[in-house]
Amino acid sequence: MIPESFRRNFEPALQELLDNETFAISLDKGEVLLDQGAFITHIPIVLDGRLKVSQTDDDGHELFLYFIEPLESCVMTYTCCDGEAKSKIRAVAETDSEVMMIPKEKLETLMGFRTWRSFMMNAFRERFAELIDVLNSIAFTQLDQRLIKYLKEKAGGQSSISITHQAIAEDLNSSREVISRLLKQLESQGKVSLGRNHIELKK
DNA sequence: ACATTAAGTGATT
DNA sequence: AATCACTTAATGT
Repeated sequence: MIPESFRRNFEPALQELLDNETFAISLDKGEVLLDQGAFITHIPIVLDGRLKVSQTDDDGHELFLYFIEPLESCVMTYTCCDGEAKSKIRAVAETDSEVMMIPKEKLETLMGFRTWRSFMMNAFRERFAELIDVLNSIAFTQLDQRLIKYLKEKAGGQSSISITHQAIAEDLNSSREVISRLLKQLESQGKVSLGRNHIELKK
């Protein structure tokens, strides 16, 4: 069940541990893996599909943080799983997904493995870099850049996306009109073509 | 044909 | 860049 390409990053003893102590679950599109405020019991690693991670603020506004793609894990859970911490974020299946679950009790054992530490540190490093990116573009209001990045992520290799401008605006904490106008710019630059509920990515 | 929903436009802050 | 008010276009019943 664990893809070989991923498995062989780890030493045999660790592979065995992962085989024995973890399990995989399937999520349907839209299913909530981890709700904000819920206790964390497992560390998820996405095997297939995509999770959307967001945080809802006091006013009930949802702030989209990032996607978790295959073979990435949720770094937030590492920071929360010591003790009885509650999740500060919400993770929802963006598409039908397969997720490998590691009981949090195993984390300490896993940390003993060099390859695991390096997997984790790498995950942290990448996420940090990404969040700094977002911070930077928000600070300088480069919404166009964020939109392009979002579209690429959302497409995930495919060239066509089914989504409304409104939904994009919500994820990017912008407004529908602004997204529409930016998309139109991109279209006139030949970077995308637009249709109702549908965006085609071009090279 | 009518209602609903997505997208486009222009003005204002 | 966000919000408002309004229009136009596509889609479902």
